[in-house]
Amino acid sequence: MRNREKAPYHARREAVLAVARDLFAERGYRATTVRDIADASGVLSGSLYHYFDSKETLIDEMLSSYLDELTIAYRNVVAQGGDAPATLARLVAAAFAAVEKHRAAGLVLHSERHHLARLPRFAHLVEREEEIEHLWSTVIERGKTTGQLRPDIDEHMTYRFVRDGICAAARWSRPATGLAEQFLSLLLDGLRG
Amino acid sequence: MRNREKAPYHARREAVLAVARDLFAERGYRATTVRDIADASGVLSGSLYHYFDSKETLIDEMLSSYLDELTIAYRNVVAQGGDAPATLARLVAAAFAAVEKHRAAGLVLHSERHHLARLPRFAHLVEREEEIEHLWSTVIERGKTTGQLRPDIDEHMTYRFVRDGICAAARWSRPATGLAEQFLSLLLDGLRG
Amino acid sequence: MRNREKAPYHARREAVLAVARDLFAERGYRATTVRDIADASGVLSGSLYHYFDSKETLIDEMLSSYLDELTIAYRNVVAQGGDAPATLARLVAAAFAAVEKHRAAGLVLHSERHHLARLPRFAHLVEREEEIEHLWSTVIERGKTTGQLRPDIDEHMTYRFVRDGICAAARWSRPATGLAEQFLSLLLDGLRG
Amino acid sequence: MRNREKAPYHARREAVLAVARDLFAERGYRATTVRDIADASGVLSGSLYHYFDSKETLIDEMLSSYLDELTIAYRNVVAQGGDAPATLARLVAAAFAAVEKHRAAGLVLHSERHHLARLPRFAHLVEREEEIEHLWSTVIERGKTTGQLRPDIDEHMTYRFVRDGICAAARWSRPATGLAEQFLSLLLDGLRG
DNA sequence: GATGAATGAGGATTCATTCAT
DNA sequence: TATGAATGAATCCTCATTCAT
Repeated sequence: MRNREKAPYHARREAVLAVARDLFAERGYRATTVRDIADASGVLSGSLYHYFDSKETLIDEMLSSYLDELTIAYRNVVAQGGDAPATLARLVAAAFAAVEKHRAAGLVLHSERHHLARLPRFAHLVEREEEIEHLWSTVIERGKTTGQLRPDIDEHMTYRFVRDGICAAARWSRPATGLAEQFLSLLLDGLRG
Repeated sequence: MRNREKAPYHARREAVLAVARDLFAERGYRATTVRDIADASGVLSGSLYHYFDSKETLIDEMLSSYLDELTIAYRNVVAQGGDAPATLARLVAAAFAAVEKHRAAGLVLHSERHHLARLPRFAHLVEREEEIEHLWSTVIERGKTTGQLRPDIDEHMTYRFVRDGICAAARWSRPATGLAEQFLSLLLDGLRG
Repeated sequence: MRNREKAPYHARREAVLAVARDLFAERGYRATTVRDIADASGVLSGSLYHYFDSKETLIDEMLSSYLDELTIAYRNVVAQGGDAPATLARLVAAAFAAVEKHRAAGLVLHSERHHLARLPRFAHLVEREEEIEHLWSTVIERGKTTGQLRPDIDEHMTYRFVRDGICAAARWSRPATGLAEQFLSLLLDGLRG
Repeated sequence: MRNREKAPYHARREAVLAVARDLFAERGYRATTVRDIADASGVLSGSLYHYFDSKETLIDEMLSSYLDELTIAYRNVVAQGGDAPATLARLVAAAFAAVEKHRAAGLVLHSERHHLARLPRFAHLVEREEEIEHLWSTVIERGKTTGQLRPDIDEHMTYRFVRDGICAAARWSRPATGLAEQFLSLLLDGLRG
């Protein structure tokens, strides 16, 4: 095994990233200092720089892997075919699955999106989110064309509504509460009894 | 006129607050420096402290007046009576109206809520939001009881879904696009065609 | 007088710059910390940033004003006309005069030139030095053409030889030792008896 | 062979030193990190400390061997006898030869001299340079006594002028351009045609 | 010998706030 | 009231060096 020696490095790196993730989610990215992360990781602040170039790298990596996974999951859903409502159902399920796994990333993205989007360094996040929005919009548009979805509701509003709803849900959800199903049902059929 | 001297003071104060509002909305609370606000207001940074104790006072005042107005509006809606769907319709309308008027406050609250909620200084904001959430939940619960709203959907999820959806909408909405109506229709009747 | 209020600011600024100048000359640019400068100026380190954007601004301003003065002086010398040896004599005199007045700048430029030239931020210094070198080279070339200066000696070597010689002289010279005259004589007529 | 084991050690040590030399010359001593040297040498940063106690040892060794060689060469020149102009000619030749061989050391000494001279650790470099300066001064003084060199030019100024001129030349010289001869000619006979 | 993770003091810089004028 | 210079703690980051493996 060639990773006999690399494993500890990788494990430490992941451990630090996990600590950062939690602190960012809990206190916010900017309110978390590099020293906070180091302290909580049991290393000195200088040592963090063995693993990460900068504080920005930490959040970037955390958000990128979330968006990576999300994008892949969404593409798979779309590639699977099916009509718009069914696709939408699977998109919502994928979204909840991703946000449950990357809870911290979802929360951080939710509250830092606006700020990060202003920094050139994070332009790629914006691009990725645009791709995702485009993907959802296309599905909804298709549903409007076939008459399975209502034509009078803007697809971009719907997507952002969903995106933020899911992120917000992540803040207080506990797994296995059937949240995704409730959410989907609300989205498709509305609140009316 | 007794306000011959107080008026300029008050006008200046409001002007500064308005500038801060916009900057906070545009760049975020923490990314905006006191000096930025002073510069954009045409006063010196030291002078701000004649009007406001601290930077926190600025955001507090801005968020408080937003939440004040929102709470009053919601209370009025509820006091007006009517069944749950109708009440909900008026709540959504009130929410959109408030967020359109206090756009910056809506945005800032959206992205700073989690951070501010951790500070004792802003505990009262949390209380106010809890009151608001309670108010919405009660309306939805009543709808569930009468059978006009679906019993299988959690009222807290629904509320937060709505709250965040509206805030997010504020970021890109332009007035008079019928957003509130679309949103309400989506909420009550769902996306299905 | 409109500068009744600006004067103190300007005076302080100049005082800080003078302190930085001396410390840079004495210990080198990089070995001098911002705190060193602040301490020696009797202010706190944060206060320096009222006057200067950055440590780089400090050295930039100091070197720029030296090169400004040098360039102007050299241009005047050349504009005055005269044959090459006479022009060279006046160039040497101007160089010594400038380096005596901007002793610290001469020393710092001498030892930091190579390092600073690598930073994009200081590209303009390189350009200015190139103009100066071009100016000297042209004079020497002219002398070679008229036969008043030896044709077998490279003008660029000569210029750099002179430039560094003068800077080095600045480190140990005391005013009014006739250094410039000696230097010029050595340059034109050589060491041979 | 007893050096079967020592040779690699020595070879490695020299290789690291050579890399450090080049990096110091290219970016400057302080701007070069120990890790830069390790990376460029193909070893890990910790491994450097098997060969060198510290970063200072690296520069010390590099400058010392340059000054060693220079001192020996100069002593030989002086020991050879001959009149002052001839001795000076051989000194200049020796200087150019040394600086061509130890180009990096020449450059580094040129720009770090002032800084290093302040550190007790490098006091011995100062002493060595003083010996060298003394040696040159003596030769020039002798020439003044015999009338072969001009009596009106300070020998210390001349020496430093030469020292810095040669170092500066090293930065842009390419071998075999007859630079040494030009330089010597300029020094002895001046620029006048 | 070699590794490379860990150290920790120290660097430049930021910024909300204060206060003498 | 208004100024704006001054504060000083806090931030992110660097880097020569050490040491257990």
